[in-house]
Amino acid sequence: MENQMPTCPVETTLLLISNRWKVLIIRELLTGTKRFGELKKSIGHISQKVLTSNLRDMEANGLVKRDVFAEVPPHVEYSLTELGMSLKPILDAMYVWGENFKNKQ
Amino acid sequence: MENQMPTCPVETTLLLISNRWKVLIIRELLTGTKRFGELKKSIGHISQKVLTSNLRDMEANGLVKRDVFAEVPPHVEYSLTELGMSLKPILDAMYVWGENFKNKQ
DNA sequence: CTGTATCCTTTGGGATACTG
DNA sequence: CAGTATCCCAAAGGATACAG
Repeated sequence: MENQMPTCPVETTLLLISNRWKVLIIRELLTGTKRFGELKKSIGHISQKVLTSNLRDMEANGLVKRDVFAEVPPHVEYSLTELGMSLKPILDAMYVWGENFKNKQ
Repeated sequence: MENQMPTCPVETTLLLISNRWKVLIIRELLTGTKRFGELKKSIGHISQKVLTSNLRDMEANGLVKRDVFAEVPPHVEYSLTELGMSLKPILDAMYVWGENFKNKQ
């Protein structure tokens, strides 16, 4: 889908966050800025490679900001841009629905 | 992700609708009951196999109802269950966000 | 600590042919 | 019309090793 023109706004949104990890990354960053290692730990079972590549995508799409501190050892902080934060209503709706679903199981 | 226990409601929701097609299928069914062929045509570029398998998943998860009419030629109607319809707020949020995103491009 | 590189496996999806 | 069956491909993801 990455190379296709979205035909509607829903598809536009899907293009940017519909994979296994991006929504979870956004959820973590909604609680505030996090270092790479913190992010990896808080998400849990994500691999380094996958976390990096998703962060790169999201940075390219303007959802995430990456700040590199010129230190040794390296120190990198990730945070949501305004655009990234504007995804919160979607996450909230997903949270509400997921909770309701679990109660019906 | 299909075999993993979701650790939070957001992940529960992701489990059920985070792929390339399910959200689009739901969007179509939110406008009302549709036959298999109508659904395929309105989504556009989806293959028969993929549409079928996604519908089967969604039926198993209680999002979609499948009604088979004993006719020749076959006649099958798909509609959202109440649970499926309850996803509407998520779709709405995705629509709003996608529109906003496009305006900023 | 925060990556990149490489290789491999799994999954989703596409194309085509065929069927009740 | 609404599928199923088969084969194939591409993309996502996992594991591991290595680097600045």
